[in-house]
Amino acid sequence: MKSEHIPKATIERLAVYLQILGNLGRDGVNIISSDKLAQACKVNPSQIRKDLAYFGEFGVRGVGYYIQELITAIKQSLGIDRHWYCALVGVGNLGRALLRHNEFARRGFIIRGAFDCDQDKIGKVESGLEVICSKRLKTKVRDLGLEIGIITTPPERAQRAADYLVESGIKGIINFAPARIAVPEPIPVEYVDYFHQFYALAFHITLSQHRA
Amino acid sequence: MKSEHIPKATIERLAVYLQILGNLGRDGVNIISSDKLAQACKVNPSQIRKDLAYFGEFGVRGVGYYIQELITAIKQSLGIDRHWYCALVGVGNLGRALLRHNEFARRGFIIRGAFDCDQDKIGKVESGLEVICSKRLKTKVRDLGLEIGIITTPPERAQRAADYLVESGIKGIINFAPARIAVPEPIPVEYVDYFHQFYALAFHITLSQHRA
DNA sequence: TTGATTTTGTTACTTTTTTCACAAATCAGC
DNA sequence: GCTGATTTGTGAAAAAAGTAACAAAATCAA
Ligand SMILES: NC(=O)c1ccc[n+]([C@@H]2O[C@H](COP(=O)([O-])OP(=O)(O)OC[C@H]3O[C@@H](n4cnc5c(N)ncnc54)[C@H](O)[C@@H]3O)[C@@H](O)[C@H]2O)c1
Ligand SMILES: NC(=O)c1ccc[n+]([C@@H]2O[C@H](COP(=O)([O-])OP(=O)(O)OC[C@H]3O[C@@H](n4cnc5c(N)ncnc54)[C@H](O)[C@@H]3O)[C@@H](O)[C@H]2O)c1
Repeated sequence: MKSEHIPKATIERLAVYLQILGNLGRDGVNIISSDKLAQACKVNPSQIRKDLAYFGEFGVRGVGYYIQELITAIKQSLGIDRHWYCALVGVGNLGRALLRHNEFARRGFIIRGAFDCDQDKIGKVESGLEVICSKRLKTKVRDLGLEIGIITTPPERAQRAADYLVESGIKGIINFAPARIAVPEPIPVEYVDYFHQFYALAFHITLSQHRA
Repeated sequence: MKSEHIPKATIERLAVYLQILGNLGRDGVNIISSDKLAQACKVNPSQIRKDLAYFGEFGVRGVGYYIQELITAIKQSLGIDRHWYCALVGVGNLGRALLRHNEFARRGFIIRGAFDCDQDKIGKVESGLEVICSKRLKTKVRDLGLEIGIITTPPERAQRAADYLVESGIKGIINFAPARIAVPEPIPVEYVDYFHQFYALAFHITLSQHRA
């Protein structure tokens, strides 16, 4: 099919499929039908086939999907069949935790530059990376080939961090600070805030209690 | 309006509105129109009015919304105008980080029980909480009035942790482990995995590069 | 080789969500 | 207290997303 616009929800589901396929693969399963996968993901089987159809034909009729092939196909579709070099801005509690979290490298997101504006932090080494003055972002983004910016500053500094990143020629931003940021049109921004999930949970619990 | 079913997307947006209204409120703004708020959130103004209409009438025609009142109204709608006592299961790197993160209490999610199955960890004190054997979840959930379970075990243990929590009478679960869990029908589960956002970002960057 | 069986890919249909458009409400100025 | 300028709340229209249904492809038993 290979269509133009792809729903945001499809991208989210592809990430879920990937997670479940990974677990199945590790359990030694080789082939799965859209029906079985749908059960595991709690979605409609047509939904899975349609989501995949946006990117190509990955299954075998009458058989199903070869799990390893499908994983490869989804990774390719999402653009995670490669490494992404990242710049982390704001080496505080959260920043340090992320720098230490090996899962990033394992999944292909390699934090190759750590930046802060605090003189006390600049020059210190954290998880093998020297903390660099955020004023020097531009040179480093170019020299190290950084493409993704990770913002872990306090919320009131997030916009400034974003401005630095954009000016440096970064291609996309993940913002962990609980503040919206404004960036020029073509640069995508994703927000990470797990309180959203806590709110959603509180809402659902309250709702079901209200019904009872 | 006060309608029955509320879109998942609406709940997500309410969390965003709340964030932005909070920042505006701190900046000393008292009143805002759906148009202005929409600009700040990058959504359609009708969208905001409709989202709010699911829960009631909170604005004043010809004037706009009183920020403090609107914040209160949204918190009430989401069910976060109160405290929620939480059980954290799995006191490892992430678990400890969450226990130390004051923001939880500040937002009304109070982690009141920390559980682990590792004998070496049980009995130790972490952020003022004694780590308790997960076998004792049932008693503690009842005695401490815990309503939300937070899973921070390795992925292969997430299902077991979920089973314990469900059996203990927990009302909802937040799962930080990258694995889907199965729970009986009425219990809501929310998943936290920031790699989904990294995947989405990689996808969007790849897409825009492909177009260029 | 044929026919029965399975399961995909895709089109047609249904439902949900978003956007538009405007009457109803509010307020400031005269 | 009326007039004009705003801005909400909501029903109707449009767009998008999700589901169902089925032809096309693959496999396997006979
Ligand atoms: N700590 C957590 O567990 C946690 C969890 C979720 C979200 N967050 C969010 O992540 C952000 C960071 O939290 P934290 O606890 O690490 O805070 P922190 O104060 O420990 O760290 C912030 C760091 O950012 C640096 N900084 C400030 N302005 C900067 C700038 N313009 N350029 C570069 N660096 C700058 C500071 O020097 C500091 O080192 C906050 O927005 C917080 O709300 C934190
Ligand atoms: N470390 C991070 O920054 C990070 C970030 C995002 C997600 N995660 C996810 O969070 C989870 C925990 O990560 P971590 O780094 O803290 O791992 P960890 O190994 O440090 O901690 C896991 C803890 O869970 C306990 N545990 C195991 N089975 C249990 C059970 N059945 N009941 C109660 N406790 C049990 C273990 O004893 C251990 O203390 C993992 O699934 C990981 O993928 C971690």
